[in-house]
Amino acid sequence: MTDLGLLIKDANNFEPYQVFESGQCFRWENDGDGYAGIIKDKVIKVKKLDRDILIENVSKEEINDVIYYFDLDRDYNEIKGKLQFDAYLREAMEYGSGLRILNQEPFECLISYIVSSNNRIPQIKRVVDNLSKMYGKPIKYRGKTYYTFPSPDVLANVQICEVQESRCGFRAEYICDAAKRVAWGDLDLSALKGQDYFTAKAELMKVKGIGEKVADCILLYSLQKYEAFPVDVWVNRVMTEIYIHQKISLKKVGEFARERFGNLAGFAQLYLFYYYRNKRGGVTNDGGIN
DNA sequence: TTCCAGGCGAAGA
DNA sequence: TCTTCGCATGGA
Repeated sequence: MTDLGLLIKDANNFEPYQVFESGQCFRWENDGDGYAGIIKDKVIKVKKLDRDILIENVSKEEINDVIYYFDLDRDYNEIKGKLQFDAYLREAMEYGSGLRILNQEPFECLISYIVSSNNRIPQIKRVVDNLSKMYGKPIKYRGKTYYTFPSPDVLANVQICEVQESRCGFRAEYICDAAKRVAWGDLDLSALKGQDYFTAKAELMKVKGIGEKVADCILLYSLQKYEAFPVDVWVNRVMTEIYIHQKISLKKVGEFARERFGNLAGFAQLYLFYYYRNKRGGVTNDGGIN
């Protein structure tokens, strides 16, 4: 902790560009001298300073929230060591060496991934941003206004047709349904954290708009279920090309991955997704275009 | 124009 | 259980 904020020295396993542009989160924004985002209703800024990372606007009381959000207590060298047995994954971990899995706020994560279905990342970001501007609380920071993600209570009291103004399309009814379930206590997100992976996943999949893939994303990016292995079009491509060599169902791809990577499957998924998508998708590793 | 996106639900086989 | 199809929206 310094006067400026939380300083992480020699942050080998934390590269802000990789973390925030990996497709796991949708609200962190690069404003030129770092990434700005919101943790627990407070604007936080993350800057890369040579080999160190500076996290600004954090008080002593909030330090544990920030450590939890960025998962700073986890030993990523140990995780990488355990996954070294896999040659392709070694390449992927080298390429995305600064990736980490965030602990996002579960409700925001749930709605964001409902929005993600059959959608593109820039459009997902736009919709999540629209929802925040429409129903979140404004926060001023250094002359700029940011918006918190709306609470379940607020979203539960909004009409479907109104939510559609966020440009979320057919997903509006899923968003409203999910918000009501959480607000009314039918779905207790904090309780899911104490349940095993399969039980928590089945609970999430009761919600309209949440299938295998979206449930895995919510479990992995907000509830610390690292057996989760979200299989989207990109992960399916890389798994088929590198490991499986034949067309099988997406569910079986996930089962294959859990068998191979065990309770580190979620970490493997993020490295594989980032490496394969950026290599094939024509995006470089530092924000540029090939 | 047509295709497709970090999929899902419903219907039919 | 598995396959097929429609779905709002917007960019290529």
